[in-house]
Order: sequence, then structure tokens, then C-alpha cells
Amino acid sequence: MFAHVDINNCYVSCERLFNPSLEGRVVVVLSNNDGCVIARSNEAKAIGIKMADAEFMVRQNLKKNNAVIFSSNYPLYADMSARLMNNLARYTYTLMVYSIDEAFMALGDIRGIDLEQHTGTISRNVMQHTGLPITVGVGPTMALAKLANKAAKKQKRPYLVLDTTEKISETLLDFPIEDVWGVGLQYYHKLTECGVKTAQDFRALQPDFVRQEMTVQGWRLHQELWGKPCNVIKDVAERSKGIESSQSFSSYQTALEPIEEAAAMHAATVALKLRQQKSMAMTLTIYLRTNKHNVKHDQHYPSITVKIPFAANSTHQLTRIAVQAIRAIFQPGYNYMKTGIRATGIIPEGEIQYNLFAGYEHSREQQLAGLMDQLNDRYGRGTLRLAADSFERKWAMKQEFLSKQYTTDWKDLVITR
DNA sequence: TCTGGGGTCCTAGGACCC
DNA sequence: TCTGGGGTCCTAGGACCC
Repeated sequence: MFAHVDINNCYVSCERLFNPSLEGRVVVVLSNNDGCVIARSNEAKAIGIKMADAEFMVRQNLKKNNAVIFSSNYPLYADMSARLMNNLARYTYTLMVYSIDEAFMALGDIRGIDLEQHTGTISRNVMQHTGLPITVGVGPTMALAKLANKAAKKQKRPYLVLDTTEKISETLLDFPIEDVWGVGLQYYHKLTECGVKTAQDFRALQPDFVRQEMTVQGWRLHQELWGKPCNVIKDVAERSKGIESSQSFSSYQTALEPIEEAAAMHAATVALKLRQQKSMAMTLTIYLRTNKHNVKHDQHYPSITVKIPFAANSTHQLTRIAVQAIRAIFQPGYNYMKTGIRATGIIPEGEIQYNLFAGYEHSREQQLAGLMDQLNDRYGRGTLRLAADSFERKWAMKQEFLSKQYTTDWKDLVITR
């Protein structure tokens, strides 16, 4: 049996933990750049605020309801997430951290265990030790555990255990197909055309038909709803296939220079993440985008994929590649809105293949990168950075409603007697 | 005027190999 | 008029997730 655990209204719950006066009020958390709503309190849901609503479109409604608005505070959420995961690890040897607020657990040998009781214990203990409200779904496959979780929320229960075929059938019967894990907008439209409205309808389809219309992923989902496991718990480390850093600009950029600076910053971020997980990348993809929502602007989505002559993770080298790539794909006359860099072909640091012809001073690069990491660790991120990454960052994101780094920033710590 | 930033997996098709 | 057959690897793009 698998359990799926998530934090209810995660980012809002984190903010409330350090500001209990927010209980009972309409609270929303915005995405980077304060662009759209990515977390809502139940009160916000009740007044009709939807996931991913653009902030400017719901501004009036929020104001009318005396809402409290936050910018995303990822250092805070990441720290609370780590506390949750540490707690969950006490109940299983196989924990799969699926996202910042979600995890799957294999429950292992459950003979003689009352699952209802066990699940309730997990839920209560996490609340006691972290202050975070969670929901737990249990089922014989990961898809069913995830579905059980969502069904529990609909029934306003802290947990739901689907451990018999009867309970599974009953739950699938009125479970909307669009809420099933793995069914997005495209498949929703396709399935609706076939007369599928619920998870039960979907399960009644022929496996071959599903395979044909929804690729092997849809077929696996179909199997899982019948209780046949296709997904397995995977370690986070073995899952990382790519590392990306990207961000929208705070305003349209039409000149090359600020875009180069942003790309340099993303290159530095990617390089740092690579070094932190002791790996190197063999391929870099650099892309640039206009705003797809603005129909009045000409659109341009250039990207370039660079094969590095040998794997790399130094800020210096990744930055050089990123800046050159931006120069190659940038075209004047467009209003660019976003740039990003993705590293793929990730290999462990030890497995580097030195290129005979590259003439690259690997150890000096490593020393320089190591020194930068040390200084930035001690004095704060971005203290020492390459000149290509600017000092002004006029293109950097908006964060008007940021809360404090309650748990991670010692500068905010107030010591009283 | 204003619409996030990460990821995953799969498939088709092109480049290339002998 | 006729123009191989069997592969692998890579990338772009599309679907999905939170």
C-alpha cells in the first residue's frame, strides 16, 4: 500500500504559521513577479479565486474581501517542506519527495496494522510537530493513493484509506475525470468526447484504446486505477534529469545587454545547483521568449542547444556559453519577456571525460568555483559574482508583498530575554 | 499595463552508422 | 525503370505534474 501526503493550501499554511491573525481571513500567495495566484486559503476559494488567476484580474475581488496578499517566499516554504519530510521519514524507509508540498510513502509490511488508525496517527503527529495541516490518501497504487487524497479533501476529511475493491469502486464512481492525476486539459477534452465523465467511466475503457489515444502514460494510469502498480517510489537523486533556472522579466526587454545579464545570472544559478549535487552537465539549452499572452506583439521563441565539449559545472564556463548563446539567438525588434537555461546530460562529478583537444584548465576552474561558493555561503548569495551578471538587475522580479524569512535568515532573528 | 518557475516522460523525425 | 535495411542517438515539441 502507498500513502500520498500533501500540505493543505501549502504556502498559505506556511504564512499563517508565523502570523496566526490570518486565520479565518482571505489569504493568497502570488507567483514570482507577483503575476498570478498560486495558493489560496479556503476563504479565498470560497469567494471564487481560482488557481493561477492573474492578480490584476482578481484585484477588485480581493480588495472587497479585505484579503491579505503575499509574494512567494520560497526560502520559508522550502524550510517548512524539509521539516515535513523529516517527520514523514519516521514512518517509512521509502519516501519519495514529489514536490515541495507532496510526498509518496511505501507503507511496507502492513499485516496486522489498522490502516485507518495508522494514517490518522501520521496526520495528527505531523500537525503536532510542524504545525502544518496535511491530508493523507492511502491506496494500492500511487495513482489511487493520490486520488484518495483528493477524495478526502472533497469530503473534508483528514485522510481516506482505499483498501478494498468496494471502497475503490465507490470512490471512482463520482470522481471527476479532470481531477485524476495525469489527465490535463487536452486529455480531458478528448475523453469528454468519448463520453467519459468520471474515473469510473475511464476505467471502463478498453486498455488498447487508452494506449492508442493517451500513449503509454495513459495506459499506466488505467492499470493503476485497476490496482495494478506501474509507478514505483524513486529516490530524488536518481530522478534529476535536468536542472533549469528561468524567470520572467519585470518589464519587456528589447535590448541585448540586460538579457545577457539575466542569462548570466541563470547560468550562475544552474552551475551552483550542479555543484551542490556534485554533478556536471554535458548540454545546455538557452531560450528566449516573448509574451504569448500579448496578441499585439510579434512572437519569437528562439532557443539554442549547446553541446559542451566536456561536462562542466563552473559558473565561469556556463556563463560564457550562456552569454554567447543569447547573442546568437537575440533579434532586435521583439519585446522579450523571459529567458532561461536548462542543463541536461547530467553526470556525477567523478565521471568527467577530459577532452584531449579542449585545453581546459579544469582544476583552476574548480578552485575558483569552490571559492565563490564558500564566500557566497558565508556572506549571502550573490555576494561574489561574475561581471557579466549585473549589479543593478533592473529586469529582476517584483516582490511587493514578501514576508520575512522566519526560519532561515538569522539577520531577522530577535533575541530577547 | 499587469498572466510563475520549476520539473517529468513520451514520441516523431532527422542525422548518422554500417 | 530501377535507388537497402537495419539500427542508434539526439532533439524538438507536446503532454502532463506541482
